[in-house]
Amino acid sequence: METETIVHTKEACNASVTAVRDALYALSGKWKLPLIIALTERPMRFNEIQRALEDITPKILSKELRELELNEFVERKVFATVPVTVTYELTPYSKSLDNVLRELKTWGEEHRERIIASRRKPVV
Amino acid sequence: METETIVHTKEACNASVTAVRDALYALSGKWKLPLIIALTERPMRFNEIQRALEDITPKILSKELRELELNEFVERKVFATVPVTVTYELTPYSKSLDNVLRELKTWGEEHRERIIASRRKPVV
DNA sequence: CATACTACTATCCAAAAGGATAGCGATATC
DNA sequence: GATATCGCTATCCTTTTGGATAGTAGTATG
Repeated sequence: METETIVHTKEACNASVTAVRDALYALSGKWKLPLIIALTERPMRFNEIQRALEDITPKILSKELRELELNEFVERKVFATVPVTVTYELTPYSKSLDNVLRELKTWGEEHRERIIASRRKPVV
Repeated sequence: METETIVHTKEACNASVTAVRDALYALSGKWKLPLIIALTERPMRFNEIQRALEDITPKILSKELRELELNEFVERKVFATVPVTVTYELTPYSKSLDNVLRELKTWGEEHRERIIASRRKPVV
């Protein structure tokens, strides 16, 4: 194994930080993940989502859905029924999150185990 | 290609959300990434880090370092010099973040391009 | 004896994120 | 005509996060 030669220019580092932060930001907030998972099963209407995610208030739900829409993870469709119905569904692009989410999930699981284990047997 | 059959039991989904959230949490906050990158080059002392990350206040720096320590990304070493010096350095375990960070960075870069592009040519 | 350096902590404050509660316009049902 | 359903928005409030500023103990230097 050879040591990688990595150039840590200030610019390259800042760019990395920005990219990672952009990614983290797209997934941040209390409800984005639950929302994405809920919509993974099927498209849902506004009130339907609200009932599924028991504790979310309409204001927050509305805001989170708008952000998911801006990031093109979710498409909002309005139907001229009476009363009007609106559905939210995951876009094909939302699949691009799969790799990231899988890595995060794997790492999160392993990390949790490690931290819990290291609290059981503290430093001697 | 066949459609994957994924079981979305409530428990499995909650476990996923928790794992991903744990991972996101470990990287969250304004300074964790810059700190990790700064320490990637070499171990540093407290005041040294503060000078490197120009705008961070000692209170915040202290808090962020403590969190990185709890997550075992950073090791704190105290030297009985005069005056006492304390260094912070990345642990081998911090390398476990590499995959996650690489995925986040790649996705973040592509996502930024996509969103900027789609704002240039809005829906017709 | 004042000042500076080390690594911080303490107190107070501002901004951001999240939430509770109420209400709106349109229509349908009782 | 009161009530309900739909998809929200408006207003106010709390919690969390981040920050500004000052100060601490111990030692050394001018």
